[in-house]
Amino acid sequence: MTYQLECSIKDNKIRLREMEDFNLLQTIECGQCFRWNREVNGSYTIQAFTKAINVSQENNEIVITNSSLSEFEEIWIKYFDIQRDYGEIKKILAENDPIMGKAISFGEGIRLLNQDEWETLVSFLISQNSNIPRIKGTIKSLCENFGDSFTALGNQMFFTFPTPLEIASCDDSQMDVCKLGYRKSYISETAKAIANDHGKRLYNLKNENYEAALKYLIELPGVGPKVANCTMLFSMEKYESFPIDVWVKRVMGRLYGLDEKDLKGIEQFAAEKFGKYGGFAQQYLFYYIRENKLI
DNA sequence: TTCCAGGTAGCCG
DNA sequence: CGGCTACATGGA
Repeated sequence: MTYQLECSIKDNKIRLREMEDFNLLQTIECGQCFRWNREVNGSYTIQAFTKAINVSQENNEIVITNSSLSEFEEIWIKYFDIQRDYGEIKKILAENDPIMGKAISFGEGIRLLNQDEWETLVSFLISQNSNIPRIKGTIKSLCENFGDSFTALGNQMFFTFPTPLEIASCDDSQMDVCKLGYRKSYISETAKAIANDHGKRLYNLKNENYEAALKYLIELPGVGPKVANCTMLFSMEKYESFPIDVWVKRVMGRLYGLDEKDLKGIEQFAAEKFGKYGGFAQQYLFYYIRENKLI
């Protein structure tokens, strides 16, 4: 897991050579994040926190455009989970598990991103009973209507993800343009709850244990076990999270022979089999079955 | 047209 | 508890 870092100040680029276990396409398109654009040259323009960057990959070399060295160290190392040894995780998961072995070799370059807690929570609130292309559109609309604009990467205009206060302080009818459907009240009510203590508790969940974080999250309106586990996995480093959605039910039924309707059974099986690596396992399996449409 | 999509809340037995 | 079902909306 060694890599070489090279920073070019004059064109504001960061270059990482000899990156292992990193595939940009898989990491961005595996369904954990939604504010990205695939450019015609194959690079990705990605928005996270209040920044916009462009990232490209050629073999084991990653180039990040529009990042200083300090910003890379403060934000992007953590965001892309660059310092974690995925080779070790994959080895442990694939041991004595040929099914997982297949899933891992299909998505061998997936990394779990460390995203903003609030954005992740709202994104997965929106995700319920929807699909990835539509989730992306809804989130984009939310940003354009309630976020703040800025320019980056030449003269391109971007919008930040609206803060809890920005959503809490608009009235419900204003949000109709975003076509949130029945999720609208979930978003506005949750925004009010979070804004009420200025996000203090939400942004502290990272430091609390899994059970405490889960308990707090599922008490928010519209947040159940699936949304809570996605939020914890993609923004709070709770890697024992094992979000169970329709695709994971399918994979556990088709590939592991479990009863798809028995949520508790799947949960228990995953906890015993994958333990503290549950989140990694889930993401390999999710990507594997969704991309191969093994229905 | 009908069905489904990274679910959850409310209700009923 | 466990098992339904409504919920907005758009795309196949």
